[in-house]
Formats: sequence, C-alpha cells, structure tokens
Amino acid sequence: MDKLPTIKEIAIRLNVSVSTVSRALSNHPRIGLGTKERVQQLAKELGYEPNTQAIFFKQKKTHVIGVIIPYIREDFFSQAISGIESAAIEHEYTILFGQSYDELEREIKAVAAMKKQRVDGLIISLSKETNKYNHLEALKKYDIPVVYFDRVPTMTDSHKVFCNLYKGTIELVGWLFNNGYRNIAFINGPDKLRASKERLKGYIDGISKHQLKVDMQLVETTDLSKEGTEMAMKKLLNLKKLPQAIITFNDYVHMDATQYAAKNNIAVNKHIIFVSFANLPITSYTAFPPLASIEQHPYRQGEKAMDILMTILKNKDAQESDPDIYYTEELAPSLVAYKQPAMHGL
Amino acid sequence: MDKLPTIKEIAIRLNVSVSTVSRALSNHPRIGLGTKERVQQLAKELGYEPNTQAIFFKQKKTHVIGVIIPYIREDFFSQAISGIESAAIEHEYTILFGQSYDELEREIKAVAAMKKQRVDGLIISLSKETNKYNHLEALKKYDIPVVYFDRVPTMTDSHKVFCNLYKGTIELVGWLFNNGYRNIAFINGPDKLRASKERLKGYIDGISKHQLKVDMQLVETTDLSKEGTEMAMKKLLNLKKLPQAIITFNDYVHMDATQYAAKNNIAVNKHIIFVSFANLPITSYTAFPPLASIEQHPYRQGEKAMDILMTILKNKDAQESDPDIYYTEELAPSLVAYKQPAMHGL
DNA sequence: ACGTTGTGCGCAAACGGTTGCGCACAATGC
DNA sequence: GCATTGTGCGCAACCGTTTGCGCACAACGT
Repeated sequence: MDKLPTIKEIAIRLNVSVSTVSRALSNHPRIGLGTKERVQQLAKELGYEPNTQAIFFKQKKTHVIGVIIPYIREDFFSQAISGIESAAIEHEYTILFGQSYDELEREIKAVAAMKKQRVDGLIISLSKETNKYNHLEALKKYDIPVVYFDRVPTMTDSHKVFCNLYKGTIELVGWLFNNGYRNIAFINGPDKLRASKERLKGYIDGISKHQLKVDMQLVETTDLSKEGTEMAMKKLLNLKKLPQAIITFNDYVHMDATQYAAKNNIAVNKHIIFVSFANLPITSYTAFPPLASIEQHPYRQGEKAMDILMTILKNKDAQESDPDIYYTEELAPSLVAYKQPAMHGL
Repeated sequence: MDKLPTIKEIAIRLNVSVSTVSRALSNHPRIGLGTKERVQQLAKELGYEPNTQAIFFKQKKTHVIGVIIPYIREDFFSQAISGIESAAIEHEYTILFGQSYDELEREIKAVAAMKKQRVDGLIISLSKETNKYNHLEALKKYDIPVVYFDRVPTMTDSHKVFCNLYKGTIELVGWLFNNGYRNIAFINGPDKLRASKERLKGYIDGISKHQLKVDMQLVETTDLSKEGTEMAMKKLLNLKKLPQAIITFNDYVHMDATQYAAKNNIAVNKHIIFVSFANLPITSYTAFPPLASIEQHPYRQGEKAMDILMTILKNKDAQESDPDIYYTEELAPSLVAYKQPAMHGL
C-alpha cells in the first residue's frame, strides 16, 4: 500500500535531480559513471520499475492493440486471437479484447471502448451486420490504424488479411471431381456475406472448369441456424436425383447437415459424401466428419494481421507513413483430406 | 493527423482558464451558466473527447482488468471470458487478454505484462504447472487485486470463484446409482491437480454413500492426452468384470475414451455407458455423447469473478478496504442428463 | 592567459487533465 | 454602512517521466 518508488524518490535520496536519475537509468552518455552506478544501485534496491502509464501517456502510446471479433467461442476466432497474441508478445504489445456477437451495435460499442483506451491500433473481424463503417472511420481522427482479417470490408482503402475462399472452393470442387463425383450440391451461407459470394463464385467456376453443368437446384442457402440448414438439406434430399456430394458452408453447418441426413436414413459419407470449410479439430470426434475440409489458417491470419499493424506503427514512428499504402495479405487456403472416399456412383 | 482538441484549446478560444473549462464540462456548480453553455457548445463543435489516458494517469487507474487463462481454444474458457466481458462492460471496464498455455513461464510473463500495463485488477485461472505464487504476490505491491476462478490456488488468503466438483461427482455417482448402475469406473485426471483430487474424493464418497464398495481397480488416471486416456481405457476393458459405467474427467477425455471403446467393439452407451464433466456443446454432435454431464457454469464463474473484483475496487476507492476479507464464491454444479439410459445389467 | 571543447548535471516545460485554494465582486443581512 | 455570505473564475500544483537547453567547471591547445 505504501507508494511505489518513483524516479523522484531516487532523486531525493541521492540528492540529484530527477532528470539525472532518468538519464542515468537510460544510460545517457552525459551522466558520470559514478552517478549512474549509484542511481542504478538504489533503483534496484528500491525495486524501482518505471511507470509505463506515465511514459505511454507522454509518448502518446499505449503499447496496447485492440482486437474485436464476433465470437470467441468459435474455434476459428480463438485460434486467430492466439496468433495475434503470439505476434503481439514478440513486439511487446498486449491485447485489449472485445466481442461483437455479430451485432453492429455491440461492435460500435467495442470500437468506442478501444478508442477510449487509446489503443495504438485495432485488429478486427467484422460482424455479419456491419454494413457501414463510420465507427471505424472515426478512428482515423485518432490516428488509430485498423487492420481487418477474415471478415474484411469491401472498400479498398483498408489493410486486410484474408483467405481466398474463391480458390478454396474451386479446389474443393476439383477434389470431388478427381474422386469421381459429378453431382455436387452446395449449402451456402447468407447471400449478403462476402464469404458466401466468394464460395458461390468458386463453386460455379469450379464446376464449369470441369465441363460440368451448373445446376442452381443443387445450391441452397442457410442462415447458419440448425433449422436453416435442415431446410436446405430437406430440399436437397427431395431432388429427383440425389446429390453425390454436398459442400457445406462451414463445419457447423456440416454437423447439422450430416445429423439431419443421418436421421433421414442417408448413409453419410457413403451414400452422400460431405466436405466442408474450417477444419475444426473437433470434427474428428463427430459421428460424421467431413471427408475433406478447407483450412483457412486462422492462426496465421491473426499473426499476419498483427505483423501488418506493427509495420504500420513502425512506419508511423519513423514519419515514413504513406497514407496511401494499403497492405493486403491474401493467404492460400489448403485442402485437408481426411480419408480417400470410397469411390461411389461412377 | 491534426491534433485532437484538448481542454486547453477550448480555453484559449474562449479566453478562459483550463480549470474553468474542466469544471464547465463536468458541470461544476461554481461555474456560471453562460460560461458552461459556451464551453459545452464549443466542445461539441470541436468534437472534443477527454483523453482518458490522461485522466486515468492522474487518477492512477486504467479501467482495464487483466484476464489470464490457460487456453482460449477450450470452450470452457472462452465461455468464462465472455462472462467476464459482459460484467466488465456493465462496469465500463475493458479486458486485457493473455494466455498461459498451461505453462508457468508464460503465466509469469503474462502477469508481468499486465503489471506493466497497470491493470486495475486481475482475473486468472491458473496454469497446470503453477505451484508457486511469487509472480502473483508481486501484484500486491502494486495494489492490484487478484481474483481466481476455476483453477484456484490452495491458499486461503485469496479471492476465488469455483464450482464444487466434489459435490458434482457425488451427484454423478448418485445419478448412475439411481439408474441402476453399480459397477462404476472412473478415469480421473493427473493426481496433483486440485480438480482431480476433488473428483476422486467425490467419487469415493459417492460410492460409499450408496453402500457400495470402493474398488480402486476401477479408478484410472490419464495425463489428459489421447494416449494416456487410451491406456486407462485399456486397463479398464481388461478387468475380469467389465464396468457398467465410466465417469471421465472431462468431455475431451470422454471423446477419446468412447472412441477407443468403439474401436474395441464396445457398444458405447449400451454395453458401457459414459458420463462426464464440462458439458461441451459440441458433444451433441459427437458419435458418442455422454449420457450425463456436470455443467460447471464457466460463464457464471466469469461473471462472478468480475463482480467480486468490482466490489473490491469499489471498496478500495471508498477507503473501506479491509485487507483481511477474502471473497469466495462456490457455485453449485448442475447435472445435465441427455437421455435416460436404457436400463442395463440389472 | 585566453578561447575552445568536453563533461556532468540541473531547470523547466511538456503530455492533458483535476482540484484545493484564493481573489474579486456582488448580493444579502442587520 | 459594514461584516457576511455567495458567486464566478483563475492560479498553480500535481500525477511520473522525458528532453532541450543552459550553466559551471575542467581540460585542452596555442
């Protein structure tokens, strides 16, 4: 409870000025050797530790970066934040944490909180609802750079890291094709999501690439709820010609879809095979794991986002900031095949 | 890039002193109505927002609390942090995030980082390795209160929130007994873990309570790795008399155990039924969900921990802090039964 | 002996606010 | 008419640290 030792304390005890103490501690050349030693000695004895709050305040820096994600419970985001943290530690930064729960309103509040705390930078994965960016533009006034990851905005004047799901989907279709599947269905996410648009484009181009006909009856969407997915599955299972394979939007949809299929007496991964996105570790324990999945490298996305942010901050310090440079890092997704599917339907 | 408006700015423009501006903005009674209005008007026009860093610095507060957990990827902890966050928002606090990855060394570094940032308080769930508390004791010097949750220390002079797993285990045994099971095995976690000790005590007392004989052959331990769990299962499946039910340390062990059992031609949840701890949402998608699970209320533990921390901080502000009061909140676990098991072996 | 250069250190401002105290003036009471 | 009380505002210190500048003194060259 007694006051922490300050530079002033040391100054008084040693009968020197605070500036001398400050310089002695930072090894300034103009300070005599003897004085330096006495200061450093006493500092050690007193267990002096500089008040970083005061320093940061003076430097107008906090050494804190904000991270806002939709849901920490989603494995994808907890991996991403781990990647961010690991990069942050290397640069001696710490992380201020906030969730948007996919709600714009919460996102705005979280951004405001970060602004209040004067974070040095912000890394964010946008909420599903985010359709305007005033709250994020506002950070420019405070000179707080923003790096987006995974759920990135459409505007080009922003720094971002993401996984190219267009290519990923093409790869997934290709893998199915190469394993002999032709009648490939797709349960996509909500239309307005960038992630959905990319996947759809990839699906269409992937199908076309192999000289197959794109049949929009094979494409359903889900709002990502269990019910939405079941409705989509119902339609697919009611088609005259049952699909041979189903691509799902992500592993959560996958799990709902396969569960529904199983309930409806489909031999999952035999009768119809399922492939997905996300590569959740947990799927290996599920009753019906996807036979292939597109890994989106959340950890690496997080690391990259932090690296970019650090570059921006360093440049800013060096007054070399060119406000017209925008960093974009596009990661290649990778297809993870869990098993070769038993050939079927050929 | 141009400077943010400060109180000084406003003072100069209005030709009043900074103190007047400061008071006008905080509605001090001694400031004339006219002046107040002019100040507030100009502040609005300029988009003035107080520099919280400066205020916090002066007040020696940060309005930030640190949270350190072992793994954010574990659903339990991501739920807990969500609970902490929700309570934090209510009190206008933000969260500085850190993981220990169950390593003491990392925990120490994370604590040091929090200390550096001068968090107002710390909420922590200890790493498995943590056997000494110097790094946490050190926070006392900085007057940073610590609240532990779930993985709490043994010492009594600490604030803590946890779920009584002793009672939970007794309940689990009782549920099995009531459903007709007698030959109940138990795969526990590492002996040194408090969580393991509690469960073991609960198991023994639960068994005894129903006039059954405690047979230590039915108790195995795992280091929580897949291999460790498989070894434990192997021993249990090799007993002359196969257990009728198996209690596992948590849902992760459960999944490894049931997977192993299935591979060895055990009809999981028929031949032997499985119950567990943790109540992961994901288990409902798994091939072999536990028939009952002990919910440990991570979200509520997080909320509670934050509430306690807030009480401590409030009292400290009011100078009413009695350093000898230690808050302990013991949550009752709840048993969640997924299905009534088909009666068996009677 | 005098200017030059180097060495060791202190003064004071600055970062952006808050706050105790005091001062000047007006209104009030008696 | 004089003391009292209230009103409106400014001065200056303070939080803990950094840093430009200047001062005093010594060592040096010539």
